[in-house]
Amino acid sequence: MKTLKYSKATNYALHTMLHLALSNSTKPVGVQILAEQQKVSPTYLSKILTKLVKEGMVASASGANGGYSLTKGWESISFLDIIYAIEGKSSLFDCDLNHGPECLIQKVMLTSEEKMEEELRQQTIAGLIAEMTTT
Amino acid sequence: MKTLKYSKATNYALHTMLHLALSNSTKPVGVQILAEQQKVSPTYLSKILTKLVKEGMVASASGANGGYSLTKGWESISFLDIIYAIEGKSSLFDCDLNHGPECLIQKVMLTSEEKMEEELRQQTIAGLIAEMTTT
DNA sequence: ATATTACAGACTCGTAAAGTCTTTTATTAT
DNA sequence: ATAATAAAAGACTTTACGAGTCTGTAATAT
Repeated sequence: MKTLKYSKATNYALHTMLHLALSNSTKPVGVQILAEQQKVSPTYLSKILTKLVKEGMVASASGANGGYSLTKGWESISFLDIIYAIEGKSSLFDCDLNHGPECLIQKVMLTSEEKMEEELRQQTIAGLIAEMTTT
Repeated sequence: MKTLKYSKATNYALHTMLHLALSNSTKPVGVQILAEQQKVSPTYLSKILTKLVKEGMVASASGANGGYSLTKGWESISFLDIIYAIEGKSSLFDCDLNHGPECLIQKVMLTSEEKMEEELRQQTIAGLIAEMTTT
């Protein structure tokens, strides 16, 4: 089963965000460094990073001494934000069979999904770092 | 994005279980009837049903007047049980990059997933029917 | 014996993730 | 200016798996 699984890209994105947050972002970090840590090709990772840039949570700088850095307000970026940026915002479950106006099964599936999202909305990269440093 | 989505099979399974529960199961229901309702081929649906049989939540009877019916104790079958039967029990997220013994990202993802499962464990087909009849 | 119905397995098809390669664009250093 | 650096864009390949078909076999009632 490959469905009902986060893509690898999401994993890369989460780790990249954590890495950027940890490297106290006075200077941007090049994709080579980020890619090396996660053992993934720079070109592939750059495509993922571009998505994060377009969502406004990462800033990019071309040219020498360029690279990626977190944008202002990054402390409030949640896991859900990052996941949405990569996986999209669509629901895990759609009842295609259209039988009646409201499918009760759909409804149950949706509320369960919202429980997970609620948790992911509360978890932030910043919170993760706080947890790392206090222990 | 096709990942991070329930398979269609899960949708079929859930609706089939509901249908079986509604047809007060004195006699088993043939796969043709079940398939017709959901506009899916009988042969394909039978493969899904076989999985449910193997998990012990559905009984099957070959031959004339055969078909499928719910097993005893079906009232306690949860959404999660059905989902597990089709999608498998593996986690939505695995941090493949092995950096240190415990990945904090993995931990967050897992607990969020458990929130969803907790809800799906409480929701039953029987509960759904109760909701339908009381309104 | 025959009709009916579930089970099993091999098979096709389409699509999307995962990743590569090449080119272009933007920025800095010299 | 120009060369070097680094991100962005896009076409392309590969691979895997969901989704579904087809064929045949096993079991059971009439």
